[in-house]
Amino acid sequence: MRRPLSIHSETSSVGGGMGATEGLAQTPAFSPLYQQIKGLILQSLRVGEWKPGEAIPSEMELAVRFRVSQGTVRKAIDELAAENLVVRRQGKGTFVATHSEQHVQFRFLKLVPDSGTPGSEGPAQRDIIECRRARASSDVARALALRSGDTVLQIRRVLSFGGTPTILEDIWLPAASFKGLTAERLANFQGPTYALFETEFNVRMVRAEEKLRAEPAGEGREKLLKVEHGTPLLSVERIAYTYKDVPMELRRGYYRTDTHHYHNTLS
Amino acid sequence: MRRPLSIHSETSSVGGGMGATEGLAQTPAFSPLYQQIKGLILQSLRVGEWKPGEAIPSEMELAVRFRVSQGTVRKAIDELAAENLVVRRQGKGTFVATHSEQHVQFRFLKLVPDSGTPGSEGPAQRDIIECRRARASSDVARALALRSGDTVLQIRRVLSFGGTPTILEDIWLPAASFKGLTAERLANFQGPTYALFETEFNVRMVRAEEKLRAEPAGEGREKLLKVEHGTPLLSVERIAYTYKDVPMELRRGYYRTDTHHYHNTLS
DNA sequence: CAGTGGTCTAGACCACACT
DNA sequence: GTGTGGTCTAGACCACTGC
Repeated sequence: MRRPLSIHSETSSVGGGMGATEGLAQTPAFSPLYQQIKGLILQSLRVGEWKPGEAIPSEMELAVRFRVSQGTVRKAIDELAAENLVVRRQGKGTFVATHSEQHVQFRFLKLVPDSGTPGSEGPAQRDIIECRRARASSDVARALALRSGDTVLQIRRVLSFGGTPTILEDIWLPAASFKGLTAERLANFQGPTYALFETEFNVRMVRAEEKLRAEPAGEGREKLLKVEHGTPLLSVERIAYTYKDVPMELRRGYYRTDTHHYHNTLS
Repeated sequence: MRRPLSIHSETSSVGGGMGATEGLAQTPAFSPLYQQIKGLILQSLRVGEWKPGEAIPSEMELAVRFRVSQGTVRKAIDELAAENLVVRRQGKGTFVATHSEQHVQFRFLKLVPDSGTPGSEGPAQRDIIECRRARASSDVARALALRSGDTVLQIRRVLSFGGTPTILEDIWLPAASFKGLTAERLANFQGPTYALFETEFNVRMVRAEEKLRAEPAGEGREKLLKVEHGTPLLSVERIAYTYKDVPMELRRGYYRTDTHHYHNTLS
């Protein structure tokens, strides 16, 4: 039972543009079937056919729907699971990944206490210093793929662990995607900020890039973190992306590293 | 053709202790066949049956040798490839990963120039400041799983990019595993330090953990990096591990981050 | 018990590299 | 052409979950 490079038409398929006809590349752009299936599942994730935390259809259902074997669907889901877009649970099903779950609470926060396990200090105290609308400066616009002058939400907050202010963060968000976000809602929400973004604004952060530097405390940051002027701080600039690799958040964090450190694994 | 949980005996099998008989855990410690195969391949990697850069036997050969299907071997190798222990090359074979290859030259160095691509500044200039035998202090001994007072090699070097000293590193190695390592050999060797460790000492670094902090330049480090006393530096403490999760290197690096930054991807 | 993901097999064919 | 890894299929059975 041979099959061409593009998969069968499928009623609930959205894009339809998959397969070998894309672009004018000299290479025939051969794409394995399971990659095409992965693309279709990704489409459904993007348009919200299944919400974060929900189960996606079983492998057999998807196999029937896409007219491929279960093994091919499995391989597609394998890759999505490896990218943390879905979570497999034996005997139960495959679920859309979410930032709301307890055991992956701080998936994107790599600052851990020098002694003790992450989270052993209890929940972080979050103080919203500022939350206002502003015009995107040129560098903020570039990072968020906006035009200079577009409206952005600018948030400043301090995270404290065990009563000690440890992280100062400035966050920029495209205002168009976060209508109605206020300091109150940020302060009152229980759980990770990215979980709030999921439930309230249908924005799912999936991947992020960080640039780290050592910088002296200054420009008022020393007061908010209660350190001496000039104290070295770990500067962490993050750009977070949604499913479609669209940048949706710029974050500049300043971490105190006298009692905590940024942990990273290389392999 | 059913099969018990443990795999067949195999002539060149080393450990032999795999399978369901390990320990007294209440859980029968079920281990999929492909995991057991992975363990056997790992054994062969550890004992050096195949050297870095060499091809391992084809999937079919391994399937015959271990008396399992090719698909099972494939899944075992899939995981080893995901952990960067081997590299697959279509049409050619599967090769033991090495630090000597050009395109993965700086797999463990996450410091990149602010503008331009990694390595665009040309090769780093390495100046060995010091290379001597010493007694392990208590914290060095703890990091390397040695006894306090055991002999270690202590190396201090400066890496410069485009003539600018950028990284100062102190490196500690268990002397027992690096007999004959001198400043000359370090200075004269072309290529990554971990490649030297592979070819000369049969030590392959496979994984590492890093702890990052912001610290003021001091204790003579400011002179070697040609920065003002107190300038914030990015402190990077690394413990590198070999195949068997044995710590084999402690490295304390101090990075200037005025023209470079530490890059990290979260997913 | 049925339904889900997880493992294992056997066989076919495709894409790629070398000769 | 031969040999390698890569894809795809179909079917069987195992392990876990929840009814």
